[in-house]
Amino acid sequence: MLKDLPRYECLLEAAEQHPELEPSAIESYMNLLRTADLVFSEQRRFMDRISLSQGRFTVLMLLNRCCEEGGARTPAELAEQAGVTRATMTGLIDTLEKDGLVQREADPADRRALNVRLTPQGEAFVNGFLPDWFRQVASIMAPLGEKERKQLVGLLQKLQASLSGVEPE
Amino acid sequence: MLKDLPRYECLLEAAEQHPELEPSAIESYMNLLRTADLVFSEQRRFMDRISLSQGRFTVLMLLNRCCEEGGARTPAELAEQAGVTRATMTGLIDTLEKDGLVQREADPADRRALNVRLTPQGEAFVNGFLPDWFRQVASIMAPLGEKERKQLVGLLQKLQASLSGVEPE
DNA sequence: GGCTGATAGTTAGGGAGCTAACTATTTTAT
DNA sequence: ATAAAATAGTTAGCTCCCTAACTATCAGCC
Repeated sequence: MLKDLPRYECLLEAAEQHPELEPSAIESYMNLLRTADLVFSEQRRFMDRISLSQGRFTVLMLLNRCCEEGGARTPAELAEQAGVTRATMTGLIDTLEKDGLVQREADPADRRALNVRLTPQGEAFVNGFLPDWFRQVASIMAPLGEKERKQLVGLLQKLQASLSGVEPE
Repeated sequence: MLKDLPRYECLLEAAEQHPELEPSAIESYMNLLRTADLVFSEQRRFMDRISLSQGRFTVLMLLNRCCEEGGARTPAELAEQAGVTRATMTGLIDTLEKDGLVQREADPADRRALNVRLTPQGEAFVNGFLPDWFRQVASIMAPLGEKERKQLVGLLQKLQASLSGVEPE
């Protein structure tokens, strides 16, 4: 989004002409997007380093999901949980399979369906980068103490709650 | 990113195997990205309604920048401030110009340079959607009171500060 | 049993942004 | 004064993700 945010004084000034403009709303909105963008850039730098796109990274994380059971999933479930379309998931699995990190298996019960699972190489690969990723996340969040993190999560969840109950427009 | 976040219990469990994993860091990290993603989806829905992409929207906002002076900018400045490459800016200006919203003008002092400015139609267009956009932002941020917004901005800026001072790695 | 409609996955084509390479100017240094 | 380096903008080709249309299979109903 906007890389350099408007100064607050400008917002105040603009608010005089626009009664709909709430300076504090714009300010927090912009800061939220800006921060997320910075965080996301770091995330992308991390993924570049291990030659993964956002989508591939997410698929590997989902397939590795610690507390989940077997570790096999259908493309449709993966797409749903990764927040991409099934068409996109096809492509993601294609390249991950080509790289030998995951494999497709026919579902014996439903001949339309597939199961995707990490190969041993895929598992090794994920376990190879996970500690680094955890460290990166910890380092990004390092400026905030435990209490501040809880505070942040609380504020964000308020926003999420109102956003996921999609407004009828 | 991950559309459904891991539950906190899972993080705690995983942290047992991975000493680098700070559950509260992952939790706040995920919530930040997730919230931004939701906000961004709303933003995109808004822009879809007025047939603008993120980039085009940003360019128009920059050219309209309330408290700035003349309202003419070079593509390079726009690219810098919009956070895209100059190559991307070329394309954005192309389509905006094709739609009659902006125009390129030769710079008399430097024959390499151009100035981009809103056409009267462009200005009218921006002023047409601005109030709606202000209302949308206000509605998204409505769950937070003034004090909470300040709190949020404060927390986000702490993160920004440490993120923009790019870590030498 | 055999349509009708839903569902799983894929393919084809498009939009947005990126990098790298290119042209035309301007600036700097010799 | 001129050769070298820097800068403004553009073009070409890539990746990622999307939507829409398609194939194959399954489920429900007559």
